[in-house]
Amino acid sequence: MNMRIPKPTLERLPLYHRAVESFMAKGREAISSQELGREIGVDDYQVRKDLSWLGAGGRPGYGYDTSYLLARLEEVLGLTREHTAVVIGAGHLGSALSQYSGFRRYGLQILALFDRDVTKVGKYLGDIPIFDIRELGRIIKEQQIPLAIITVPAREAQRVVDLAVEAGVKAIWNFAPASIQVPPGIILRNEDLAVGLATLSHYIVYGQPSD
Amino acid sequence: MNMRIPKPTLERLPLYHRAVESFMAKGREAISSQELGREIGVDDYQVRKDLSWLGAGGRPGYGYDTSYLLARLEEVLGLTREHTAVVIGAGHLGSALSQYSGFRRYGLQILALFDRDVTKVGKYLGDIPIFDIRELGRIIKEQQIPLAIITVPAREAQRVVDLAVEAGVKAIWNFAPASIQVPPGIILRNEDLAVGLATLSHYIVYGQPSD
DNA sequence: TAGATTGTTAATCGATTAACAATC
DNA sequence: TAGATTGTTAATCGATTAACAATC
Repeated sequence: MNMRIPKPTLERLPLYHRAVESFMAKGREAISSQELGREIGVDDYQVRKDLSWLGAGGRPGYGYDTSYLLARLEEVLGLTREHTAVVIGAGHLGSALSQYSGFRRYGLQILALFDRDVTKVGKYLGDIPIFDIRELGRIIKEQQIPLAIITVPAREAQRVVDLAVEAGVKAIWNFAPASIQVPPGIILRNEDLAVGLATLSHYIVYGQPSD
Repeated sequence: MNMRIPKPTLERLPLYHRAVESFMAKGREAISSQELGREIGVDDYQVRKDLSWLGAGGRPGYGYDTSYLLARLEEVLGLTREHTAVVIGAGHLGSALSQYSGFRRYGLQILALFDRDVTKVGKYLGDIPIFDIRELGRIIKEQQIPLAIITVPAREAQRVVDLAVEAGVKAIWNFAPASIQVPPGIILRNEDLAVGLATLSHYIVYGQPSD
């Protein structure tokens, strides 16, 4: 229980979180591994194995207490804390992500957008101000922002990542279709639409594994 | 070489594809597993193992012929064919994805947007028409569209997925933060921002594996 | 209590890593 | 040829699946 949570498990935790939220909303006080598994599409032993990493406090013959389980999930996922972020690149995708209400629900606050297009600079998107990309370093440093979301074109991605890292962000969430390098210790997550599209395309053409 | 390509390998293929494209653009005729690996951040033996699934035609002492490798990657990824798709949900994210130029580069053509908001219906986003969600079944059937991209709110996701599946799509690319069920044989890929955000949040709070 | 369901241990599966003989 | 680099086999690692004793 005190070892590092395996990555595949960690990526399922948000799904459990959502499922538990919805069971709670229905007034359920307890939930079994089987029900939870059915909801997110994994087997019951997978659920128990995953939740055992959290010390989720399941009781034999009863299941998991929904409110305790939810609290554990939120703690482990870091959702009990507020995080701030900036979005670099105020194009279609950057704008859409900045407005995405789901982020607020997970405690993420987008403080600023950056773009190099001077016609955008100075404006607001909702209540998020758009700054010149040259202000990036200063603002990240001043506000000690830990996360930069990258939505610039591929050819500019590495450059703005370097600026963000240099200014002290801890993590990069990259939506640009580009392979990015970061120094050791910096967290990098690629959300690469090309990967999704290409794998779907492969399955559409050749059929999927279980066929 | 004739077995099913492992999923982790398949998800790296688009990255190889991009890297090979960029080496070709620089005029390189051959590329070694080591160079390719450095570019996308994996080891050389991983690259050779992955490419061995394709019959990539590497030559000892020389490397891989860039144009042949690119052709093999495009074939396996299904990028040599055009695919059509619809986007269901014309909100911020749906609009951004519809406009995303990267899709065209991968042979994906978005034929229509759907929304239930009648003030949007009948308008165009770029050259993509917005239809009433009630037209969904008819249009998917008539044009035999294989892919539906889901960008509606979570609570409506399952319903529109069911409509799309019923109309005959082969694959669902789900951007809604919801656990979706599809019948066997239908390809489902979840592009769940909550998963990305929650795992980043965990790493920001607790540090990442290699720390 | 009896039935239900957990947490954990063991077995299996599959991917990554390493090593090297084959060969351009 | 000699050096470089592949494809493949074997070893390792880690996650999933299965089974069950423990226990609420």
